[in-house]
Amino acid sequence: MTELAVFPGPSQGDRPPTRRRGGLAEDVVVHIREQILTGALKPGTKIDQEALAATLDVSRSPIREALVILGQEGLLEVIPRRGAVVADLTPEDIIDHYELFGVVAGRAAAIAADTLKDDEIEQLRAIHERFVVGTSDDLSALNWAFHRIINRAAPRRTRWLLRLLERSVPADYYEFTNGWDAQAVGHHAAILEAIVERNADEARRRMEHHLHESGMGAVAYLQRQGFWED
Amino acid sequence: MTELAVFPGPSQGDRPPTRRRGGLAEDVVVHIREQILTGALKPGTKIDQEALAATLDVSRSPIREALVILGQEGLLEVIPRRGAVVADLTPEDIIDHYELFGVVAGRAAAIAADTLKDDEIEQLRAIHERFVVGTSDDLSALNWAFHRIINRAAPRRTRWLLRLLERSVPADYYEFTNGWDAQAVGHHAAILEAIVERNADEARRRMEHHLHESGMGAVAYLQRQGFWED
DNA sequence: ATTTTGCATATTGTATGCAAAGGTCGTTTG
DNA sequence: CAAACGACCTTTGCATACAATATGCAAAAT
Repeated sequence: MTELAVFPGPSQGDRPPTRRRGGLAEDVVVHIREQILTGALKPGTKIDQEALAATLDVSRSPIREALVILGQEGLLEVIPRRGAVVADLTPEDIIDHYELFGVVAGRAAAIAADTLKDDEIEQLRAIHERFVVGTSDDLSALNWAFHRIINRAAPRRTRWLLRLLERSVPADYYEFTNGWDAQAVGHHAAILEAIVERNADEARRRMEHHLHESGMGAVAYLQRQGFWED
Repeated sequence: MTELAVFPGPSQGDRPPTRRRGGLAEDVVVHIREQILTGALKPGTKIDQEALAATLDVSRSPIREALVILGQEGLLEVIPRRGAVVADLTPEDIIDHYELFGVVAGRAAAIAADTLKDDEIEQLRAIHERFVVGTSDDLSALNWAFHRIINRAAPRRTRWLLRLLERSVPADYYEFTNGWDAQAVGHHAAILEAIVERNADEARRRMEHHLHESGMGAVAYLQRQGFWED
């Protein structure tokens, strides 16, 4: 588990095949992020650069780069001259994060309802159909594809923020556990319907609701996993 | 300490007497950000690490750290093994950015309307009064104080995102030019009123409107400054 | 006994060295 | 003559060395 090259890591799929893989720092980011979001690294824990460098068998350069990135994402609190510690991640933080995700994704959904071409809506429906059936394909990929079509309707800066919000959350770890997918099917259906009807306001509300519920699910999942034990 | 500077390279002797808070990287970030937001660095321009290091008289380490940060903020496009180039910043990007700012700040305003204590609202009113008069104090500071009271009502993650959105925008350069402050007085009055009336929905709408108009003002200002010339 | 001061150690921040990938430009070849 | 190839040069990314600051601990002073 300490080997960088081996672990696949969630969500590396949004990189166009034309672009090459980033350097070591990216691997370190993925590694630390997973450690934090799975609860292996508890809030308040100090990150020892040298120790981490030794563990991952890289120098401190990519380590420091990774700490900066995770600091920007808010997962680490970086204090100058004093090092980086794992940031608090309370249930309130998770809920809040998903609410933010909601208002931004809601904006994207509203724009999608106004601007998506008919054939794009048709693609959306096709993906949703496969999501409903839900066995043949990878649910995670279909979920991602559904949101991707909607988000692509939003302008650049909004897409940038959505990617940012997507990364720093334990989505990949809790989704598709329990009955989340069943709930998601209903939400997606409602969102799709609003988009088909070109009802931007309703699309926004339903997307916000979808993300709100996802946040509740995430908190419940983390609670079950003992994320906040000790 | 006064050794002969035989070798060219970063000088370590002429540090400003002011104590360094964040390290050199932060200074570099501020510098590059200003260059971009004032139009001195045009989109597509490649950042030469060595040249910049020589210009700012630091090594490439803090330069690289700064590039990572600005890449996360979306002001630079960092391509692995190929360096960093100044990201596009079209009028649409600016508008979009302020719309995002709007939905997040709107969320904060809605929460503020629900949760601010009466004495905090009183503080808000007092600051607004001074903002209306507008001569004795620094308008920028009063504007900041006004929004700060509102934003402090929001949970941690929302405040984090607001800070992030605040940084990567040319707000400081265009605000309080022309008639922006007069318009802002009206907006603030409306927002304050909604908060006093504990009308969360109206507070959100008015904050969104405020930021929307600010975005239009920013674009107009940048246009006047010739930001998109050539 | 508690607090303070000074030194030793640990850890971060910055600079520099070095190998490899990317870009350039002239040459060759179809 | 255009396209492809390759040797050379530039720039990046990672590693390591050095410097600055923080931290811990022990001894001394109150």
